[in-house]
Amino acid sequence: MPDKELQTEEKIKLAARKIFQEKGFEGAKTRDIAKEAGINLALMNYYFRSKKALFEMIMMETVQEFFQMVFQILNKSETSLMDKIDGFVETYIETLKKNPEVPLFILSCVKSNQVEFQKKFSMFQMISELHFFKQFQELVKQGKVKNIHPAHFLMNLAGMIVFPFVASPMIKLVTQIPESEFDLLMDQRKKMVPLWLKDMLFKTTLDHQTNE
Amino acid sequence: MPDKELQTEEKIKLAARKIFQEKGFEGAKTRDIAKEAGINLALMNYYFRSKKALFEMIMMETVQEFFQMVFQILNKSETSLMDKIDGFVETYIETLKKNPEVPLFILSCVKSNQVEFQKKFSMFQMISELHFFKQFQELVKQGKVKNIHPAHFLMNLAGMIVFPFVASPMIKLVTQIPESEFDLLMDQRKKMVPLWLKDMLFKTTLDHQTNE
DNA sequence: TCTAAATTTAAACAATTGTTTAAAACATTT
DNA sequence: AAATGTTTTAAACAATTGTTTAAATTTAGA
Repeated sequence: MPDKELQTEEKIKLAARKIFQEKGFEGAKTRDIAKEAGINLALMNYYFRSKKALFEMIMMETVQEFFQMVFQILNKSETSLMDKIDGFVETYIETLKKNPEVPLFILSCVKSNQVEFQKKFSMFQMISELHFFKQFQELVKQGKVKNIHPAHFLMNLAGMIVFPFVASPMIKLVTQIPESEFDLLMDQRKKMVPLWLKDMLFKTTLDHQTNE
Repeated sequence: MPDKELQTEEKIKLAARKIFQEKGFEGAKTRDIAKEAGINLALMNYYFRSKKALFEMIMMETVQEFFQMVFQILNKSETSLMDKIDGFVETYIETLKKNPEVPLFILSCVKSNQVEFQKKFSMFQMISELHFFKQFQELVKQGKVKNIHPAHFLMNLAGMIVFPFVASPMIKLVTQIPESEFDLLMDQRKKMVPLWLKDMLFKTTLDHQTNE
């Protein structure tokens, strides 16, 4: 077993990850992956049996890595709920800046493989066990936080962070914002999103009037 | 020119729309579309020249319809900014409830066809011309509204509405919310999202402290 | 009704694509 | 160095897929 084995195997995975994320399962051709990896076409099957098997490995790894990061922050027992929100938004946005194509890839995967995910990821059922979630419910019980379905908070949290990246091509088109400025806006959001989220939890919201 | 012409042409477009939205361009096979439409395989090429041409027609129509709806509301000169927000959220969510697959389809399309869209849609450059946008800027000028980049507001607006639909398979997986309850949550958001958005515009946001 | 045009069909074509094969190149062990 | 196992390669295979063809069917107009 020479040292090269791990090298080529890793080269293929890296290339596959890139091509799959870029073009999806059907759009990615085995020859594209081989070319990107700089290897012979047959090596893909030699190391990973089939395109499908390779894809499923990449898919599961990507999803797992992603949720591991998410869950790690939300499950710390030392930090307050507010600190969790701050930390979550900060690291989440920073991660997405480095991997802006990952969320759309994951969302497409989950959509196209719902049944597979339902079977494999009992992991997901833990969400109500997260420390974050318990802190949230405790504050609701104490009446300190507005009594809304936690899913709403989750959707707003994820939506305000993820959506700009998922929709970035559209946003850049519509607003005429160039790539460079876009990242700056994302940096601004690291501070702003937590503030908005906390407002949702605490402020008693009434209708606003404005005479224009 | 018999009456059937429009019928079959329409049958193909309807089927293509469904299959393309479900599986994307590469994932959708011409034979799938023909089967779904209940027509002979060759008719697709007879009416639409090629798979690519058919896809581009569907893609452009979908995007155009979508933005037409959006722009119509945001460009009304009679309604106040607040009413625009209310109306926008309401009709947007109601539309997405009926076509939950459209946003992910559009986002994928724009991502994969950035150059095409840049050329074809000078339409998009109008966004700063929308009545909504002028009202927004006027309130900022008057100091009635916080001075943030309008893109932030746009991202939050779109994110809080669209993201739950784009991510619905993931959300259902993670939160264990069934289909029926999901639509109920979306109905709740018709009232809540506007309130949250207005808070973002008006409330002076400070840090929140909570002793846990 | 007869003719010409338009539409539909079954079959075939040609290119692409995932996969396999069998030999070659390389590394490791004895 | 010979033998053995591992990795890489070029070529071919078989299935799929977008597209075309040419004949059959239907429709519309004179």
